[in-house]
Amino acid sequence: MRTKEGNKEKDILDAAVKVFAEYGYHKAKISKVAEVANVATGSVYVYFKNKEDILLRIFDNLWDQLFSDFKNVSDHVMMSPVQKLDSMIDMVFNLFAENPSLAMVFVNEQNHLMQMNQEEFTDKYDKFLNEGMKVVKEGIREKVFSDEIDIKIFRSYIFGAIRNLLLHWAHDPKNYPLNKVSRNVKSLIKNGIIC
Amino acid sequence: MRTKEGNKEKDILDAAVKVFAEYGYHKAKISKVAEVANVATGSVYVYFKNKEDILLRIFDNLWDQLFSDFKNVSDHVMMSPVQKLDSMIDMVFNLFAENPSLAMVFVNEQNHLMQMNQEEFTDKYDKFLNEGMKVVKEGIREKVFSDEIDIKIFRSYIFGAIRNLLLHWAHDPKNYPLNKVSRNVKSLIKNGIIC
DNA sequence: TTTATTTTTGAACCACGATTCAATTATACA
DNA sequence: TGTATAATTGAATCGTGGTTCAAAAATAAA
Repeated sequence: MRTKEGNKEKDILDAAVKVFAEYGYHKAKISKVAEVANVATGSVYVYFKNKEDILLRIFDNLWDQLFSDFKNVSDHVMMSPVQKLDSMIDMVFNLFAENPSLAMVFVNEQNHLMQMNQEEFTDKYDKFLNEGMKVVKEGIREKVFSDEIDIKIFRSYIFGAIRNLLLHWAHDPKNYPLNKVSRNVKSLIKNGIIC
Repeated sequence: MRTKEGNKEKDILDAAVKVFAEYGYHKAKISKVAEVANVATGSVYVYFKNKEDILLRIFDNLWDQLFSDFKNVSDHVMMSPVQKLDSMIDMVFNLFAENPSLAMVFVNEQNHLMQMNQEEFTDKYDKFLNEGMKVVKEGIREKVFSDEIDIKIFRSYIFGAIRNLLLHWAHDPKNYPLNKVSRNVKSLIKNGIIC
């Protein structure tokens, strides 16, 4: 017998985030991921079906993380919908603030993933999104949020806005400091640009 | 001697938009683009340096188009900043409404293009964005738009929001009818979600 | 016609890197 | 210590598709 040394699966996943962030998914080489993870090229294929599977797992973990973060907020009975919305936006920015490489992969590779992998992918993703939308529905029910806005459209609107801001922050943190970005986003979401 | 028959450059560009939209840039084959354009594979390399150059030209044309559309609006002296902003949003949606394939390419491939091609790319792109931002600055000067919002952040916010909505519309036009999307976006941009 | 010049062609080339797998190494247990 | 089993290795394989280029075709001028 022989037992596994350390946690190679996690090592590879972490390495892949770094390498995908630096080179972009398509230009990233498996051999480079293996090198950064300190394993042999072949080991990658022991833990993952193929290159795409690695990307899939990265995103799965991301949605799981965000879902549980969101769940903690949406279940809170003492918070108003407005407070919950603000809190969720903070959570997203905080998550990526701690891991700029993950932000880079998220903003750059999500579309390609959705193109390739419709079925499996949407499962955890939808779960996460729905948890966010629960708060919006609650706000509409309590008449603090406008019922003129379609929920799906709002979801796509806010998601796209935040993702693009994370992209710019990841490329140029100086011009897009996250605390300022986060403050502006919360203001725009709630009250718009007209004063 | 021999003269060129028709406009192969345009044929190839139009074909590339279709093929890139259907398969995604990376999985799209030059041979397929040539087939759709009714030219030989080799002809593509007479008119374009390489695959990336085709993508570049598609986006260049797009920014040129949007820039001139925006310029018509921003120069108008009889329109308020709010009217101008609404009008520009309409223009973007109208442009893509007529060409769903172009929308698909725009939303899916812009990031990759920016990763690869920093210098040349940003030129026409910046010109287009700045034309839009002129209106925002005007609004702030006239105290109809909040001066708490950073212009660069607002630019990235609105750009990302609209792009993501175009993505969903392109994939699923029934659930995201453009006129409704456009109405909601204008409302959210101006007044936010709180009623 | 014939010739010169330019456009068009598409099969072949070739670089690249994801994936495979036979050999090697490490550990558990008898 | 020896053996069985599982983990790890990394060089070789192999498919892919972007790119090239010598040949063919089309047109203008002579």
